[in-house]
Amino acid sequence: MSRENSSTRERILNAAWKLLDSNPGTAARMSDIAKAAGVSRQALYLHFPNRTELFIATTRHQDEVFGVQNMLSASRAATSGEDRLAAFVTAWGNYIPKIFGVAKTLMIMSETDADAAGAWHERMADMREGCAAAVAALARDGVLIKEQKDATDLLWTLLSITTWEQLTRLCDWSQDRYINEILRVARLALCGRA
Amino acid sequence: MSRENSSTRERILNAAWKLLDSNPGTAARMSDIAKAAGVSRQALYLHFPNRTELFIATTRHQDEVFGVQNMLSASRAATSGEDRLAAFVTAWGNYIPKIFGVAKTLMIMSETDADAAGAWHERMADMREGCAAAVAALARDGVLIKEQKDATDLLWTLLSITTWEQLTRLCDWSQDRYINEILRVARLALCGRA
DNA sequence: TCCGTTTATTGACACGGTGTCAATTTACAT
DNA sequence: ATGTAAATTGACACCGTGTCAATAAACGGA
Repeated sequence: MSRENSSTRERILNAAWKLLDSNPGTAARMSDIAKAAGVSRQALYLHFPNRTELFIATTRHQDEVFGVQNMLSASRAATSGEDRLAAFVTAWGNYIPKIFGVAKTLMIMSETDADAAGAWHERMADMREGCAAAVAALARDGVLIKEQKDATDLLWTLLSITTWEQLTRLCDWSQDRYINEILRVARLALCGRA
Repeated sequence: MSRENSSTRERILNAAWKLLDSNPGTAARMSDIAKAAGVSRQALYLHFPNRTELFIATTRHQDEVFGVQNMLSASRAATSGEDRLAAFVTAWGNYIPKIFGVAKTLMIMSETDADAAGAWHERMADMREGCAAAVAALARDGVLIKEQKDATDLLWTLLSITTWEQLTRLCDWSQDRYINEILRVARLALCGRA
């Protein structure tokens, strides 16, 4: 983790971010990113060992810029289980569109690239923690009607990035409708009532 | 199932099928498929214009072998809306594992390949028809608590291949648990009751 | 049986994209 | 002004797709 204040590195990360965002899934070529960053293709290899690591670094960069930690702590503040569920669904659901382009790229690459898979699964595991915490809070309140493991699996799947993509991109749901509906279904599935 | 006198074309399709099944998403190389089919790499291009079309042909081949039509007609036979929903979820849910390897490959390719995208979206649109029909049947019975469009979107998403993958592959759900749980959530989400 | 046609093989090649390398130039700190 | 780090340039190896031409094998019909 180099602490160098190289602006080139950031320009590369921002260029990659922009390109992946504008064309999710279709991994940009190194030469495209270089051009967008106003830098030579070889300069990319001065800062990142390979394309995969560049994209992984881009997601980390996003997390820093957006401050995922703050986002998570917000949902931790909720007292009741139901509030916590709502806070988590809202926070994560609204985070997805911000990271979608890069995340989807990583997701697709993770099918063929072990390093990408590692980074992607780590990210998904982190998100699962949030699901598990919300589920545990519901259980503490005595409103959970499923085993915690199953409930977590379900919530985790409901909140997956591809679910978000399907509903908002393919079905044209607004972000608000997505959040409300996922929350409604989650409450029904986990607590048996809305 | 396989005729020993199978034509070269079919041997290629079966080789592709097998390879994509054993390694979903990681699109096999043309040379791998050729080797598996016991044929030269160039022979593939005698039967299919390119890799994408070979994979598309492989999904069509699967649909023929499995007889998707029969599967769909089974759920059409149900009288009540709730029965129809159950029949459709069961039929499609049990079809997914049969086609998963090839389907996922096509899904991933469709991010970067327009032809693959066309075939994939067509397939998903077909499946959506089944969802829409089940939803319409529920509406006729007066048990649907959502707009038909929204209900269809939701059911379609619940039944997506990636949802199946997440629950059965990443969460280790059995096929039975998957079917039961998706059906339970679908009933809750669409009818408000299990 | 021979012949013509279709089908398959062989080996070569162009192309695009990643990753590596060496030589060189630019920028900058003191 | 000079030494070092950062960036550029141009070349190259490698891999996988798709194309091509020449050749070989399979097969059906008179």
